[in-house]
Amino acid sequence: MFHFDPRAKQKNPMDPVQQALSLILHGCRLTKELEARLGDLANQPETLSKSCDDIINTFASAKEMLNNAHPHQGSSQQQTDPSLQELLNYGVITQAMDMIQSGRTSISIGAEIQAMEVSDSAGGSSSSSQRSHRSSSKHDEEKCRMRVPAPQMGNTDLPPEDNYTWRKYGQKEILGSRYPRAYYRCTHQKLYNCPAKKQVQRLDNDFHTFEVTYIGQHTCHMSSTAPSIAPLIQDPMAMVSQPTLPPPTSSSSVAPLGTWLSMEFSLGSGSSPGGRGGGDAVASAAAGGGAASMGSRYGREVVEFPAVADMADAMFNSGSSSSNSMDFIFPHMEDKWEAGDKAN
DNA sequence: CATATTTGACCAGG
DNA sequence: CCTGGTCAAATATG
Repeated sequence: MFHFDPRAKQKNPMDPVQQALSLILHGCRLTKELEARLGDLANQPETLSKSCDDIINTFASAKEMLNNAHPHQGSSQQQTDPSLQELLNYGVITQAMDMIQSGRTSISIGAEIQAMEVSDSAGGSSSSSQRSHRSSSKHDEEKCRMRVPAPQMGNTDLPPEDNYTWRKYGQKEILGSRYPRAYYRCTHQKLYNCPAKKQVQRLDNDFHTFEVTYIGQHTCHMSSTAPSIAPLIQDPMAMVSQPTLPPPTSSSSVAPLGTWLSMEFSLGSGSSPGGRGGGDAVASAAAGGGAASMGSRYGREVVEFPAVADMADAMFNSGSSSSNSMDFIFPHMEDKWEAGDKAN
């Protein structure tokens, strides 16, 4: 659904509105991160609290920015303060920019995206042949492109940690590019049938900047506790969050979210008989808690999870009208949130 | 010993 | 046929 200019560079200053949008997107991102860890953090009130603060601050800043934004002033560059600038350098933001600049500049970002379908109608493609024959068209995969500054830390040139663990499964020289592209997939692919993947590649001109492309969403990290988290998405916020984490069948307002929860591995397709769907046959029948057995290849069943974006939203609408300055210099929480716990 | 990365081969789409 | 994406054996790492 997303197409971005293959070699789009974001080099023009963005106006406050766009910045605000970026912030909002980032806030959504944070929210999702929090969501991802809810299970693990259940017993860490402080951490939870802090995460909430980060989210609140982010959104609050965005809001403030919107309030202060003048209808039109694209001319000069941003009069943003350093902290924000720093924030903007963060990959997530860059991603947001990319998306914004790639077309939809309006707030209705999510509107178009809701058209996306899971298209998991893997159908009985069982008898199909060899490997890489993903049931899906591989075209409907939603991609999120973003730029992330290379870690200047002494560390190697590995792109900074997002909150997921990735396993590299390939690398390739790309025509016309100086640097190879690395292919990663979620480490928990097996356990959770997580289809998330990402590609990392350096910019041709900027050795110190990575371009990370996220493909698919994480279905791992489901909290052990009841999949009964009643979602109530129905606000612009939630919509905005979509570009980053476009839910399968979600419609902007009322989606059968409940469906996501029930991790229904409802793939009618019988696994390809003997056809060895291509090495990745996973066969990890009962993953974690007696998960359903899906004899098929990895990426088709969508085990979704409700977005928590609404939480943040709620927090917003409820109280804070205008909060402090933008001191939300959120820490790079690249901690060790490790989702290493398999037993969900 | 288990798990992650490397790397050439394989495959499908354009 | 070329190219990008993936697999999987070999290798590295703990």
